[in-house]
Amino acid sequence: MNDSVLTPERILAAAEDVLRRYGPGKATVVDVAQALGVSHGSVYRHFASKAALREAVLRGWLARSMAPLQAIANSRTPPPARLRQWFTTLRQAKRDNVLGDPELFATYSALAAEAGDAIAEHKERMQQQIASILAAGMASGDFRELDPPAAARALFDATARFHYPGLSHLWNQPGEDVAFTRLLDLLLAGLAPAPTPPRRRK
Amino acid sequence: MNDSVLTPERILAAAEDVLRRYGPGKATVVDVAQALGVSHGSVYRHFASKAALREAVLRGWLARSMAPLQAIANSRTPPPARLRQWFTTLRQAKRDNVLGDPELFATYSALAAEAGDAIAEHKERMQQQIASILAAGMASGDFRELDPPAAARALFDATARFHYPGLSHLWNQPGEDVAFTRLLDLLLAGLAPAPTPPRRRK
DNA sequence: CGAATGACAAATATTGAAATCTGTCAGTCG
DNA sequence: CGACTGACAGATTTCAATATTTGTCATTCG
Repeated sequence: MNDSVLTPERILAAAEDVLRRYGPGKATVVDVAQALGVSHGSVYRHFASKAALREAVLRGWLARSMAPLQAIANSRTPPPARLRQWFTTLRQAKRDNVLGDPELFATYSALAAEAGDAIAEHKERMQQQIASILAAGMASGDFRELDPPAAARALFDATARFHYPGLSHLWNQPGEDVAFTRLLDLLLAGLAPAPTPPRRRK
Repeated sequence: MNDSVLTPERILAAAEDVLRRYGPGKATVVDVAQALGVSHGSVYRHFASKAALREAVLRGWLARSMAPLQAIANSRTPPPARLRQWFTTLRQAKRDNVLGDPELFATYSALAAEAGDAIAEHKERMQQQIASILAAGMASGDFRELDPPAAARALFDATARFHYPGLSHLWNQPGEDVAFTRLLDLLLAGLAPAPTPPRRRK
């Protein structure tokens, strides 16, 4: 088990494994050290605290889960469809995690609840992706004039019901899919160019 | 303390008091009985279980908290402004509860987490109020054609971030007010009549 | 010499025995 | 007679003793 030198990467991998196996409540840094065949004092050489180690694991997971969304944000699908696809994928990914491996999901939810900054930064990056889609849509005339970061935040907030992990207990109810689709319809309607509703001008 | 006969109402009042005083974790039905000067066996004569008693207390609270919203829903303010006022009031009421008496709010959140039906019914009534405002707006031409119950659900979901108690930890952050206003702007834009954006007709 | 160890204090978690609580019901009391 | 009691069994909670874990650091090892 103790092949090469002890690196942060190897510790991270072991920590992930231990967390997966024992869950967030039982995983100790002694367990991690044991899995690596070293003393627990050694892991403190690379991570300042147990909290730091856990946060690092979380960051890795968040980065990996972000990749498919980034790809969609960068695609050349027409912006309205791209935005829809982005949110649908976000929701589906979360949903698959909860339904597919509830324990692992609970583990990452627990880590997320501890680590403040990592989550805030992750949300920030997500909203930047949304904002880039909005900017593309404004350029193409598919969306009305708006402040991309502010609108991105509004969209992210509006869909929280369907992607915020703390609300995952609502995701199994019947009619959840149509409700989500209807919400996206409403939001996209709100983004469409408005040709001056009541009186017409020019 | 034991004036008149023992009625469900008196028990309910005592239970509310005990819950307020001891919190959801410590309040026992023995405490409630004691506050009324009767044996705890007597309260089981009026409520089938501790859970039923707690749910009854919750129902009372929900009914009371609903009144001001009902008044707004019934008012004759122009539908878009009325809708905005309804959601703003909803959010503000929740906010005041959290900031004003966090312990009491936590108590009711705990009760809400236990009682399934009461909450589902409450949400249903809330959405009916929204739907009635939407129907009024369609009649007055302020809103486009839509399915009021479905759109009400979408609006309720979209604003969950700002009124779902489980997310109350987010309500103190700076910029929360503007974010909420922007979300309402976006949603109201999505409800506005759309005069066929690209090509004009009629 | 630098990486790793392991003994240690303080903080945190686990355990299980004792206490309390829920829900029932035969019996009392007015 | 019917509202109320209180003793009771089983479930749940509390609490304090015990064990584990975190984080440090003087010492060892290669």
